[in-house]
Amino acid sequence: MALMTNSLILKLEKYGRLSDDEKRALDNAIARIRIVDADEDIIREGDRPTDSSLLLEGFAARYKIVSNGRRQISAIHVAGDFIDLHSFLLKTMDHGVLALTNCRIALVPHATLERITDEYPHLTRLLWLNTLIDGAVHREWLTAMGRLSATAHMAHLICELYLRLKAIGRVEGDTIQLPITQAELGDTLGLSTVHVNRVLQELRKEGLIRFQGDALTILDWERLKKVGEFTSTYLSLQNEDRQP
Amino acid sequence: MALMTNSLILKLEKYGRLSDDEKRALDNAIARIRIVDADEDIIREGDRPTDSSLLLEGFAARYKIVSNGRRQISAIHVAGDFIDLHSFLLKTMDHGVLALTNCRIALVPHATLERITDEYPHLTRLLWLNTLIDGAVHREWLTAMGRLSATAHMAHLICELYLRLKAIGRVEGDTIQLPITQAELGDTLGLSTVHVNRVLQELRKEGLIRFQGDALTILDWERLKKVGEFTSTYLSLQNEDRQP
DNA sequence: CTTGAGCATAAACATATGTGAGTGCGGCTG
DNA sequence: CAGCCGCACTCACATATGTTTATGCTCAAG
Repeated sequence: MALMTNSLILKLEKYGRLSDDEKRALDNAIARIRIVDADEDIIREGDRPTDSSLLLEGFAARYKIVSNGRRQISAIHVAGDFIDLHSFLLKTMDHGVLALTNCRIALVPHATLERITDEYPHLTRLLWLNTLIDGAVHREWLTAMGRLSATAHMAHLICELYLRLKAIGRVEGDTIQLPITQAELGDTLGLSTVHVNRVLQELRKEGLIRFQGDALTILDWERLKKVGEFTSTYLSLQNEDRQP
Repeated sequence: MALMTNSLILKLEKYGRLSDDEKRALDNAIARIRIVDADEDIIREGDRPTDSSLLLEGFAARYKIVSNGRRQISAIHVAGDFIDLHSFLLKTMDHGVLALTNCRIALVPHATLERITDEYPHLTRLLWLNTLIDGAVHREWLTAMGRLSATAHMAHLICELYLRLKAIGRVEGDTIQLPITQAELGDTLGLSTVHVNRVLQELRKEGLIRFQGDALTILDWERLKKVGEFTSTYLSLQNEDRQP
């Protein structure tokens, strides 16, 4: 089971140095591996999971369903993301998580997390920080949703996903694999699929991106950032002199 | 300084029992009290505060400014809320916090928080949980923003504020004091002030609320909830059998 | 090889919400 | 007491985005 938590450790080390002891604790925390097929739920709203899920491979989306079947995606997760660390303390899921692709998931029992918080205060702070960054992303999305045009919002999302995938080494040249449909993008941005299509056309016409199949290529990063009013600070990807 | 943290303790105790020792630790954590006048910034984007702010009295709003001066409010805080507990770990503020009214604030040094996380794992989990609930609120707002009509969104917000104020004993009859302008409501919901006005008219005409000056009265709770597609679970106000 | 499902795309039309400008009220402030 | 400022409120008009419906492509299944 050793080094299963590689991607998470990599991520946490951006925030602060991990001792060997802490790394071992994380690695031992994984109870088992779970595979979830594309389009299946990883967790459902109302569930009371006993483990938290660490996404090792694949893409996943947190979502809520509203009355008339409309859906809002509130987060998109990539490899290395702890997709429901909060369920450790929040207990009942107030939203579902969907596998956008086939996913490989490491399960960390809440009991183990509790032990970690009892024994490893520094590691606890890093895990906490991890959930705080989720919150920062939520705030950024809220701002983009409320105050940016649909086009700007899309550009913003693309910038974010690009940097997050880059941070885990999933960028080739200027291209990322983004296995997400236009309908799902619509649910993420709060738009209709028709309008998602319009907006993508526009970004293409402006020469900012190419998007064929799952391959999304950034053609003009600077202008894309400008259109999306994007600054990356909220992602906390640079190792500041933070030492939690 | 004793019992300054009353409102916070009250809130944390909804999530789990606090030992006397833990209560004392919290109370001793307050280094000093700060007064901020209405319409002043409590913290600005880019600040690197050395203390976290616990709102003892008043209303505050987290916000971000977008290019053309547009503003998005991502949270509204009331007495008992830890408005920037996350700055303890996130270090740099990625958004500002504005005093909507005169505010009384307790300052908790980050160094003290660090000591608490070293020595009080159970209390640490409660504080963490506190930030996780902020995250749950963000997700709910995102959903309301992306997938509800302006009217429903407004109804949703009113339901939430009503329950949160009720939880801290700030409801008289069916009336809450909501010292927030229509422009600020617009920045919260991502709407123009004109449309905020229209939407409020509609809720009034439907006999759901009365809103004169700062006094907001719920006239028909059940129908308001229905219009706003509101369920309160995400607020974690009921003491479930949670024992972090 | 055929079929059909899922998806991207398109056009015509509908509407929720934004914009700009203006009125009037109430409460500070000089 | 006058004057002004912030705020709620209105109207006419503009537009971004949603809705409905349809087409064609690609790919997997039979």
